Amino acid sequence: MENTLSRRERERLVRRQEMLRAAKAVFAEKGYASATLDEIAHRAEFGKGTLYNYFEGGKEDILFAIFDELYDDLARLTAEAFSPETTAGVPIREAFRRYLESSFRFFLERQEQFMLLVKIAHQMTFSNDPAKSDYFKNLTSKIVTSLTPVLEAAIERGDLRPIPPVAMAHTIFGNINGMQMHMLLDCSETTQESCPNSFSTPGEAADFLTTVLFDGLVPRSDADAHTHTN
Amino acid sequence: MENTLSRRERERLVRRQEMLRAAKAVFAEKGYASATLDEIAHRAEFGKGTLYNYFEGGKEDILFAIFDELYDDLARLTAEAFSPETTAGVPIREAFRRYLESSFRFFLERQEQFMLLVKIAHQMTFSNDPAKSDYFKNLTSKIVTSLTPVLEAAIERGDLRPIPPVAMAHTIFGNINGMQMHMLLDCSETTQESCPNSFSTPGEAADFLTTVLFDGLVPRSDADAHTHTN
DNA sequence: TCATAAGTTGACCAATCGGTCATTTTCAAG
DNA sequence: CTTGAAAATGACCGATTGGTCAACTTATGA
Repeated sequence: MENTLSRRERERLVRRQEMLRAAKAVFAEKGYASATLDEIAHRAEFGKGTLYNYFEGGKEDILFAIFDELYDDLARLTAEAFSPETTAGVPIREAFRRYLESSFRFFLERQEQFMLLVKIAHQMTFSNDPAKSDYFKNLTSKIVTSLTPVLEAAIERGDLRPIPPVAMAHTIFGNINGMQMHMLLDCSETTQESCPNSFSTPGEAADFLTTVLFDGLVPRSDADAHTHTN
Repeated sequence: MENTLSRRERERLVRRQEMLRAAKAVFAEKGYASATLDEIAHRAEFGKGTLYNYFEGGKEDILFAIFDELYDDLARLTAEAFSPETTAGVPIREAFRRYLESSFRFFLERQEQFMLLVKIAHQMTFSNDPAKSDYFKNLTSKIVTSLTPVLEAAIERGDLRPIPPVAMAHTIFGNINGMQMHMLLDCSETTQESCPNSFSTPGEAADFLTTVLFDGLVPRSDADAHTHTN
């Protein structure tokens, strides 16, 4: 065998991915409520019952698997962007710019899934199931946690203003999220072919947000940098 | 009687409005697919059957009534913004700025309904019912038609570059739509309290879009203005 | 007061759909 | 080839819900 998984296990993963692929397409087209398990199963070329061998919790389990995969990929992207080998000899500002650019690129690739997430999360705020709201809190917490140590180290080095890393992470992700919504909705539903009054590429968006974040987050003098003894 | 409607007719309109009010709330909270007629009827304090006295086509009829009202109000806003008494002695650029500002204000007031529209329209593009796609085409056509004569007159006067008014109207509404999406989604779902990297007021957004549109649409020299003999 | 019309209602029906499970199929091992 | 476990399947069930309608209430006006 070429890796640690048996053929059975590998095939299971492939089939599971095939089901997720079909589910993403149907959810994107119909929305969660109007998507049917029959259509998902049909597109994945399986019987409906087979879905339950791979997603015990049924429809909702499939949805959450999509969100889990999305956030796992995003957390991995963050970890790689700030890994020692990636950032060796790179200034913090440039490392951030690259990270933001790859985040925006990732977001564009996964537009439909983020749209789904926004809509579902919005509806969950109206429902009173604590398990659901906890789930969504954990999603964002997963990402914030992946960024916090990076910020902490940068603050320690004096590269960033000494404010609580978690608050800083939330601010950063809030801004990323806002920019992503800009880029996503500006170009998707309008009748015109181009987006003259918006950032059209991940690179432009990253440049802009880097400027905004660092003008506000970077210490203005060396005196500030010495107060990192919190 | 104080107007041309009988008391019966007036009461009918009031009840209908009450039903629409409830429906807007439920659609905004649950989304179209998950909203139930029972809940709408309950919130409007009517029996479910009564809804069918006011909306013969049932659930879908209620949805389309909401969209119709939205676009009627928007068309009225456009007509008033460019009526002779409003624009008397006002330069075209300023008239446009005011119009854009009131559009953005209107959009902010009706956020949920525009969100609903975006989502439903998106889903309709996947369905193959020509009646539905025609309906949505007519909505935008209604608005474009309300703006076209204004543009035509301005072109005739040489105030605007002589390009086809319908194309110009589409460009303008595309830009408005894009900006509206910016403002809507930037501030609603993020975890932060303010929107530092966006236009936060209708006035700011109007200023920006006025500049963008007029830098591109206004003739650059008097020679251009003389070519309005298309 | 009574008759007619207008308006309201919620029990009911039919269709849809998430979820279940007994049956069938697949396939690796012996 | 046999066997048994794993996997796949779709008919079926129950719950939900959009839509219907016969019964009922209210308003009108002679």
